[in-house]
Amino acid sequence: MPSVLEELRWRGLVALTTDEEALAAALASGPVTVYCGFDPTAPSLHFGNLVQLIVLRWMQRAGHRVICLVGGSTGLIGDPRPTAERVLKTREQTADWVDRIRAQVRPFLEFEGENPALLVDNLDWTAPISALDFLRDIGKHFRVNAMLRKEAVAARLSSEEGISYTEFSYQILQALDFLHLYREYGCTLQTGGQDQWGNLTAGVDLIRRVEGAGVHVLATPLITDSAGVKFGKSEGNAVWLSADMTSPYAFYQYWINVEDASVVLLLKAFTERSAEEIAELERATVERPQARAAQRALAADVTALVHGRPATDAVIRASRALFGQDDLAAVDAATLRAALEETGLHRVSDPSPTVVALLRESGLAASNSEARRTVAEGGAYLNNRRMTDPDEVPGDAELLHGRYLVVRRGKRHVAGVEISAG
RNA sequence: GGCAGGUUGCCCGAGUGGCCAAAGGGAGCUGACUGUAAAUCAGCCGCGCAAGCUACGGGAGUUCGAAUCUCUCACCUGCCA
Repeated sequence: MPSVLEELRWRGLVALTTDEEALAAALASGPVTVYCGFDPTAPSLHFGNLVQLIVLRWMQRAGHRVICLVGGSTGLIGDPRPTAERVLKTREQTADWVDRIRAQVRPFLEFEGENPALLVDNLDWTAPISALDFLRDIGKHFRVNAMLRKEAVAARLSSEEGISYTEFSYQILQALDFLHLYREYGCTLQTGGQDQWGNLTAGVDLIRRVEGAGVHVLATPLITDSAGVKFGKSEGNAVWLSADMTSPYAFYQYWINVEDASVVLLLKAFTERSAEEIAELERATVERPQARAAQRALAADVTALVHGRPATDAVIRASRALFGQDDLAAVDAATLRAALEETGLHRVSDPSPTVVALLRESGLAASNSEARRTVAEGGAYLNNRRMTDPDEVPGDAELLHGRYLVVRRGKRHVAGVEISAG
């Protein structure tokens, strides 16, 4: 059986670590306590956080003790982005987001049983510290020169925008978390994204200084497509794990549409399929690319992980109905309705809407201008029929089962409209 | 507190009185090819059917006319105190 480190490595989830030999030895010699932090920068976790959750799953499965930290305090400060200063969130909003994220994390890890994961909030140990205590007891351990060398800080210092003292201090808070968890739970490993390397290692340095102990960091790589662009953006929006923010249908479609050149990489990182299965899917992609077997497997697995099996089955059925070869008129009413509800079913009370109105009402075009443009470009379809007149009104005979229309923009944007006269 | 520079469309960035709904690039959308892929090529890319309207950090002015000039407020950067 391969070690967790080997498992994570072949899956492409290890970018760099502190002293790899020592880390491998520690992981081999018995259960290690590992933590990863999630800051509440939004009401939901997103694609990037998924990578971290998956790493924690592998860790827990290998028998290690997992601590999932939600950043109630670090979220109030904000880690420095290389580009620009963050806008401070209110305490109320941050607290609300902390609650949501706590709930969201639960299905990914085992919180019961023999080796339960632990869920902690760094606000609990950070809030009671006074400014004077902070400066005297903690600040003394940090050298400004070292802090300035962190990549995120350096980038901001050399930018027009500069950096506030608030964000500059972020790394201290994160280091303090690691120290606290080390003392409280014997935590000796922190995981996180590679872009967090500076913040991750700040804790290693602090623990060495005050406790004289060597602890570890494992950073995951930034996952990018063949053009070097980060994954996790769809239509310019983030891919969220919350069903309210990215519907399970949209989530599934995101993975289905992944380029061939990246699908193997993603299967390794985001699914639990074996090397043999993935090799098989890779072969299938080369031999019968139009079948999209690898993308289907990827989309099904990841959607099931995030949204559960029933939601995934519904979404697969919907995709099959809408993108299948069958004549839409042949799809039975219940199936069609269910499919359209997945894509978003919009009620239209106007009994005779124009093509432009339908594109708008279905959310496929943001404005009338955009809708007209789409028609002019030849990208507007009603029930798979290309529409050429923006002002055309579909006749009653076109309504599927007397009331549904499948509106499509381009090859892959589909939405449903239900005409509810009266 | 003083002085200097900056704030342009989703992002970067040009534009210093009319020819500016604003160059160029990126992102994005659509078409062709194909496979709900990539690459390539082409078109599009504020709102409006249109007339026109709204927009270049906020506000007030000058002018026939302002993204461009003046005043003022806010924020950012740098230098000086």
